[in-house]
Amino acid sequence: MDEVFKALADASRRSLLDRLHAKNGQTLNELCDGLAMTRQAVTKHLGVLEAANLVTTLRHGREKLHYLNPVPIHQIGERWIKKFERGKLTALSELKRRLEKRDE
Amino acid sequence: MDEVFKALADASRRSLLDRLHAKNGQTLNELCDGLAMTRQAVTKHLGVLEAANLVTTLRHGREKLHYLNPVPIHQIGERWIKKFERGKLTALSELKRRLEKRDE
DNA sequence: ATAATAGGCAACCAAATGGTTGCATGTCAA
DNA sequence: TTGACATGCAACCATTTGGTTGCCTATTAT
Repeated sequence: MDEVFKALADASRRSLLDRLHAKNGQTLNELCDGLAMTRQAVTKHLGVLEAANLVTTLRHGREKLHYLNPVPIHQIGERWIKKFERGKLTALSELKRRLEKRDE
Repeated sequence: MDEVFKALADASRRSLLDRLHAKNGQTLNELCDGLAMTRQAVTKHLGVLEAANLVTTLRHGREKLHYLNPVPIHQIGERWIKKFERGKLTALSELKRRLEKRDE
């Protein structure tokens, strides 16, 4: 799970995921299009995403097609985010109570 | 939102959030307890978490109490994770279709 | 008053990160 | 078969990151 969090930490990589979300199965060059980065930089980012299992690839001749794998993101939501969502309101109200208590 | 993702990218910081989740309102020294890090390193991590608005602090005399703020995490779930969860099954089945198509 | 406690600040360091350029390889089309 | 195209690989570079040590300040307790 650490790899997934680290992969998501970079804005360029998140935007690559966004692009794949909009259109799945793009080639490397397709994904480079319009980005202010060299192809090699994009390759590295896709490598990180692949290592985190957020992207799966499929060779088709000389092309490499990239597919979004949303499962790890889903798992982060399930295993991690939900845990912190639970306390959302209680934590804030507790803080509010303490802040008010300060003036006693 | 970028700051939140980056803050969550580090395992030590996530574990600090876990600790605050377990017991809210801890002091710096309390949070250092049992960690293989100097107090100053923990201070830095807490600084990153504070900058990302994931932790709110409250001075109480010479102590600094740290409170978890789950709102940014909730927002990531709402604004980002849910978007990718939607395509979870369809994306995989599409990939499966393509993989099978390969052998035609 | 003074010692102990809680935390803040700054300089420094090694390693990781995000990017580059240059060149090599594999595949398709004319 | 040969040139163009899609990608891979490696060396290199600057900046960021995660950590350290050393010292300073503020508050509390004796």
